[in-house]
Order: sequence, then structure tokens, then C-alpha cells
Amino acid sequence: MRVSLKDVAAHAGVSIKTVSNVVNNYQHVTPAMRERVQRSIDALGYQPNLAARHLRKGRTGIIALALPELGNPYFAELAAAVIDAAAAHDYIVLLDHTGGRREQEILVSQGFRARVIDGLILSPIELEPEDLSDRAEKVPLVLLGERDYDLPYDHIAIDNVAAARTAVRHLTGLGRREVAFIGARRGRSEPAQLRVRGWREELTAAGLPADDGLVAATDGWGHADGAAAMTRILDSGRRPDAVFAYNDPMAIGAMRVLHERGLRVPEDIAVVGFDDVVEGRFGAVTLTSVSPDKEAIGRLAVESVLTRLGGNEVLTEPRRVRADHRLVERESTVGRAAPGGTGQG
Amino acid sequence: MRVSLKDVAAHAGVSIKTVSNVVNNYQHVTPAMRERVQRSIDALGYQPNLAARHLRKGRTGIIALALPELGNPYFAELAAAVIDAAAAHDYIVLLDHTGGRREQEILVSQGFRARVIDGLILSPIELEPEDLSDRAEKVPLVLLGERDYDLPYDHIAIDNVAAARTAVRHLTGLGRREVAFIGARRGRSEPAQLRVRGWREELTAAGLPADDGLVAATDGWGHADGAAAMTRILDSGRRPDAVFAYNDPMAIGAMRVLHERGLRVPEDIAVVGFDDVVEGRFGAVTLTSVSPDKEAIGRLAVESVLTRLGGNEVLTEPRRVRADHRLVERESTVGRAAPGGTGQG
DNA sequence: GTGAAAGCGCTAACAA
DNA sequence: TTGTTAGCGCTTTCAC
Repeated sequence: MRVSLKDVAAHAGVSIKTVSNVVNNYQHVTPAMRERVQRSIDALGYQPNLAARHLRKGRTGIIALALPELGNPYFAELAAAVIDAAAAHDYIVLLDHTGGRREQEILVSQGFRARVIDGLILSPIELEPEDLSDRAEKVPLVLLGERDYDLPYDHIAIDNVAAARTAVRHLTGLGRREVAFIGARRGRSEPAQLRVRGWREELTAAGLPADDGLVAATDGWGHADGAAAMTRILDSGRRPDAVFAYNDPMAIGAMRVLHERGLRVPEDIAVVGFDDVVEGRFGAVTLTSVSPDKEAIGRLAVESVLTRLGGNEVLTEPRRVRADHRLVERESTVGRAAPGGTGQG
Repeated sequence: MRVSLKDVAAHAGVSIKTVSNVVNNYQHVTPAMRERVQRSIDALGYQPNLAARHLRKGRTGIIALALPELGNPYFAELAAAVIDAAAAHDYIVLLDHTGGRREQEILVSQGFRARVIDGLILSPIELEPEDLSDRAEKVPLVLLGERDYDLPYDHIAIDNVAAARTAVRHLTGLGRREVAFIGARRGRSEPAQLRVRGWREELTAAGLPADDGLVAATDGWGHADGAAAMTRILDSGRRPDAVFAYNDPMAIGAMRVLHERGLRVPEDIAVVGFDDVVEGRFGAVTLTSVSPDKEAIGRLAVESVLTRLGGNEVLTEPRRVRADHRLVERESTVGRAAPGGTGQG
């Protein structure tokens, strides 16, 4: 059987409390006593039982992270950032994926799958504001991603409208006149709305067309969806000279279609993605992309959860935190002369 | 405060045990009583405290999954498979990443980071057999990946030697005479050894060269490492007509270098990767790759852990489980005529 | 500075 | 079929 505090106490000839004091680094223990107890701990190979500690303290040391899908490298990299940030605070991360489906997101937000957690970081896709309004769970919830819910939860995101405008401005600055948007969402919710808005605002400001014929809606957000959307636009007879995609996988899928059709990137059509995924740096044509500071997002999300956990949840206003982003220019817009072909920049 | 069994019992006017019976779906409860209790549960919004249950039962309902890195889409997809398989058994997954570094892998295997788990699935890179021999943890451990440790732990993997031979045979079958291997590992451990062995065996059997000049060692296994390795081979003066890479990201990195140098794939150099990552299906040249059955690996790993958990850990021999794999032929070896360009096949 | 004892919420004997 | 109770291993008052 496992050795418990009691065993150690018996072995050292002291009370349970004293052992506990040593284990928890309590201040007022004489060095001699500390060493004596420590010797017993080592001798017996004692390891504290976390379940008991959790039961007693009401904390588990676990936060849950619920992402749409790990297959998208952006989310995989984000998960890595969250895990590291949590580790810095001695927290471990329970991972779940929702497939971006509303019911799953609701279940997760209600703590259905994981009731052993101190907090939850959720990156929703289809979730609607009302789904969160009657949340019974009392563990802190932090939202990630581009949708703005205006609910009493912290929210970490980059400025999606500004980021989209920057991307489009880059294209118009290169002389592109007809910029398509790939990755608007079919159905009721429109998670891409901020990026679509930025796209539209920037084009309108430049006096360029931003009509619906230039927007391709998709069901999902993978390579195949991007390829399908690009195909649809080309088949519609429209011939944009630039494409702004909701994310990198879609941009890469679109580039594949352009390649198959013999259209050159960027000469015939320039392409900009979003997320700055590693994959975009190694294609035959490297991909210009908006690069969110994933590391910061992960860190801020963890800190946000842990702060709420500290107890000021009710007191403090919900915070809207803006993480940084920047545009990384590569071959898909500026051609082979692009600086740092396969590098970071 | 949280509502407990006691509160529900008081509310329903029954004993704690009866509520517990209802919560745990115990057989012998009269329907009337069950409904009455259920009504109180709903009214109070009762949720069982898992920490307490855990303390009592000694089970947490959590298994840990430790992977080298999430950035590699193979591992991300594998993580998704494990999460789904675990969910099917009402288990949730704690995720950790080791960076493929030995010390981290040792810490994880000793349960350092997560002591609240029922079992552990570990995909080691640098871990050495002796690191596991004095494992104090008593929770079941299941190993993933290509290294064969010959230790008393279950091990789920594909037949790497056979897979590598299949890949190389595909290349020689296409008339390639000089097949390089990218992705052997520098340093003491050699996780790629089975794939290198398969590569060597197949070439030797075909009477073709398999000398060290054709093997490029790398520090890591990302796109950049593949690119660097390819560069080194070309700069060495060697001009292979085919490359077999340890994994898809490396193969894609290598293809980028070939592209930059004006070498055509597959005409000048054919390329085969490993893992069949989505990304490989959407490049300018789609990638032929060995496709392991990730879904099966995830499922088998979870089942393996849970079986051991069942208690027969000591009784049963450690199992070596072989998951399936197959070669998916795409443009990087057979050219544009390849069937199913961007599709699954 | 250290010890004794209560109790976190739950499950499982055992009793009724 | 339902109730009573002990105790999982720990932390935490409160004495000493």
C-alpha cells in the first residue's frame, strides 16, 4: 500500500501535523526536526496524495483547455503555449477538443467532461452568448478567439479587425485591386465576422470592391475547405488578383488549387493567410501571414484564470485583453525576393 | 458553497446513501425514490465532487498523455485520437509535452508532473531503457513510438522496419538507384534506428548503395531540420535520385530546398515522407507518405492503459501491439498523374 | 514548536 | 430497499 503521512509520522516518532508541516514547508519547524522527518520521508519514499489534498483544499491544480481541433497547427501551438504557461505556475492542463461544434462547446463550458478543474480556457467557434448566460459552473472561465461575447468573462484575443485591415492594406499597397475573402462561415454564427469586417472596411476605405461575390463561405477551416472555396471563386468567373484567407491551412489549400490551375502566386494572385503556422514557411511558395503572439495568448489566458481563482472573480470587471500581432511578409505576396524565405521573419 | 450529497439528502428527506445510490445508478432503488432524489439533485444543481470520489476509490478518471511536441501535426492528430478514445471510456486526458528531451521524459515517466492520474501514455524520443527500470510509480505505463525498449510495459507501434522497407521498395520499384535517408539522429540515442534499418535492408537486398554518405543526421525533426539535411546532402556533392525522410515535415522542408535549387520533384529527386500528415496533401507537390493508423494507435493505447488498470497488470505479459500502416502514393514520387491528388488516398 | 482532533465529500461495509 | 457509520489522506484550527 501507499505510504501516508501517518506512516511517516510513526516512522519518525512525531505527529502527523509535524510531518505535514515539513511537507508544506511550514515556517516554524526546528531544523533538527525538519531533518529527522525528511529522513523518514526519504526512507519510506513518501509522496503526498493529491486527491486528499484536493479534497481538503478545494483546488486540484488542473485547468482545462478546450480547443476546436488539434489538427490545426495554430491550436496545437497554442496548446503548447498554454501547457508551458500553466507549468510555470505548477498547474497541469487537461485537454479537450470540441470540433467547433456548439453542443460540445456548451457541454465543455458547463464542465460536463471535466469536473476536477480549477478553471477553464475555452476557444469557442459556434457558441452563442446565451449558451453561457446560465452557466452553473463556478470555476473561472476565460474565452479565447475572435468572437466578442460581451459577457462577464475575461477574453484574450488579438485585434482581429485591425489585423485583417493590415493584411488587406498590404495587398492594396502592392497594387492589388480585387481582394477575395476565403473562410466566412455558413450557418447562423459567424466567427470570422471581425476579419470579414476588417477586410470590408479596408477595401471600402481604399475605394475597392468588397461585394459578396468576393466572399467565399465554407463549412470548415481546413486545407480542403480553402481549396474548395478557391475553386468556387474561380469557377464563378470572378478573377481576383489577391486572396485573404481566414487562416493558413485555408490559404495553403487555396494555393494548391491555384497551382493546379496554372495560376502563379503572387504574380497572378497574391495570397495572405492568418496564424503564421510553421507549415506556411516551407511550401514551394512561402506564405505571407498575420502572426498572432501565441505565446502571449497562452500566457495571458493562464494568468487570467489563475487570477480569477485567487478570489477576486466577483470584484473585478471582466477584462478584454489584446495580444499582439504582426504581418509577416513572404513570397505569396512579395515574391521570391522576400526576405527570410524559410526563416521566422 | 457547493452542494454536497448531504444537502441533497436533506432536501429530499432521505439518507446520504440513497442519494449516492441514485447518483451511481445503483440497481436496487425504487423508481419512486429515484425520481424523488433526482428531483432534489436537479433542484439544487448537485454535481459530485470528483476529488472526494477519487480519494475514496483511488481512481481519478484521468490518464496522462505525454508527447514530444504538439507542433508536429502527427502528434497533434494522435492526441486527438487518444482524447476521443478516452472519452469513449469516460476518461479525460491530461496533456503534457516533453520536447523529446530525456530529462523531461524521465520526469514524466516518474509521474513528477501529474500525480493525479490513473495511467500514462508516453511517446519517448531520447528516453533510455534504464530510465524506466527503477520506475517507482505504480500507475500503468504504455509506450508509443518506434523505439523498442524490451521492458515490462505495453508498447503500441507500427512495424517501422517493414514500413520503411515498403517506402524504399516503392522508390526502387520506380527505378531510383540512390536513395538518401534524412532524419537519423545525432547523439547517443537513435530513435530512428528501425526506419534506418528498414531503409538499409531494402537497399542492400536490391543491391543498391546504403552507405553513410546517404544518411543525414539532424538535431530535431521539424521542417527546418529537413531543409538543413537536404542542403547538406546536396552540398556534399552527392546527388541522390530519391529521398526517404523520417517524417513529413522533414520531407516538406527538403522539398522546399529542392525547389529553391531548381530540382524537380519527382523528376530529378523523388521524395517519401512518413506519418501522412494533412499538410502533405496540399503542397505544390503532394507528398507520398507512410500512413500509420493513428486512430488505432490512440485507441489501442487507451485500451491498454485501462486494461492494466483493471488489475491484471502483474498477471499479464507486456504486450507488443502492432498498429496498421500503408503507403499513400502521391505526386512526390509518381508525379502529377498520381491518383487522388489532394484526397485521402 | 508540536500534538490532537475535526472534517473536506464521498463510497462501501454492515445493519435494519 | 434504505439508513448508519467508518474512514480514504490530508490540512487546519486549537490547545499545549
